[in-house]
Amino acid sequence: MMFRSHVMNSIAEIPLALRAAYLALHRQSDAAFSEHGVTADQFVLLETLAKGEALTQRDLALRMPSDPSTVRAMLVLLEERGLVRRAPHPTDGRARTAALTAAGQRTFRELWDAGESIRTQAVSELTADDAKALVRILRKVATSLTDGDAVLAKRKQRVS
Amino acid sequence: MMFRSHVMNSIAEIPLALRAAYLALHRQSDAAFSEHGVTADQFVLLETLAKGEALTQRDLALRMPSDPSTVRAMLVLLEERGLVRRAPHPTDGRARTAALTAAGQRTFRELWDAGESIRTQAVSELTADDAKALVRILRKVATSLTDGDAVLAKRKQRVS
DNA sequence: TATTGTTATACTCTATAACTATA
DNA sequence: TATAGTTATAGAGTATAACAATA
Repeated sequence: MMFRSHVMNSIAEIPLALRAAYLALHRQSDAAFSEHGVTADQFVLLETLAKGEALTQRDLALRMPSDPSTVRAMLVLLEERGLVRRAPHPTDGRARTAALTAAGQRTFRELWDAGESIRTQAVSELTADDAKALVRILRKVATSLTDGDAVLAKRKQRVS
Repeated sequence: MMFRSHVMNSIAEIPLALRAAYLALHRQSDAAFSEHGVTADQFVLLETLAKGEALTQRDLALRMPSDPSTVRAMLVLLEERGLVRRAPHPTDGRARTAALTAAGQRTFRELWDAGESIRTQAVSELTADDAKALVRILRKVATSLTDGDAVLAKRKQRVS
């Protein structure tokens, strides 16, 4: 099997390497955030809100990235905990904006600080160049995989 | 907020970049494998079995990496579908080994081929050096984050 | 007509804790 | 005593499809 060859192709190794690194990060984050009662994915939502101003749920879903119905379920959980507030969109009657409450901002800052040791640990064996290269390459990978949807959709359109 | 500074620290960007790339890969994989009725995570399990010989559930959990009870739930699903077979361990009466059935091997090869276009797409904007660097750096990140558990456990032990 | 959000629904993965059997 | 696996249980995220309200 090509796969078990000794001349291992690095391309073939990317998926599992990516998965292992992400899951390690995710689990460390879940553990670190659990005392605040927030999951790693909820942290990502809070971080996205902390970066942008009040976003519509649709924008939030696009940036996380996640599914709108998933984002809604997460928002409901976070709203119950008082970390997030939703309000009608000022001009678009269909839309609702989501934003951090004061408590949400405070919690986010605590979580960001709690995550600092994880980020430090993640790069502990990396040079500064490695860290920069990692972000650059990951961005390209994500873009290529995401843009592929558009390419395929276009191809599908052309066929039909 | 440090976070919104224009001199963005690449270390701070790693978690979200890693997440975005992984989720893009995960979703593409789920979509590609769905016609075979297999999830991206189940594919990882099959791949792990395809690489090693019959593994105990514990070893499988360690390598994926995942939780033993999660692995068991996945194995039950895959066993029902006839892709995996469990058998008593030859020498350890507590343990059970898991291995691909003939159908599982066939399905795995089909899935591997179906995944080829995803891997190609993932690296479409990368040089060969980028791909090699990515795997190297991701491995370091995963190791640093995983070994941290041991470090923390040791520190905890020392304290108590 | 298309878009935003909601709702209902279902499934997978995840993980803890208590338990049995074996080492 | 420690380890391998099972079971029960719970929760979170994921995503689809049908729907209402609005653009």
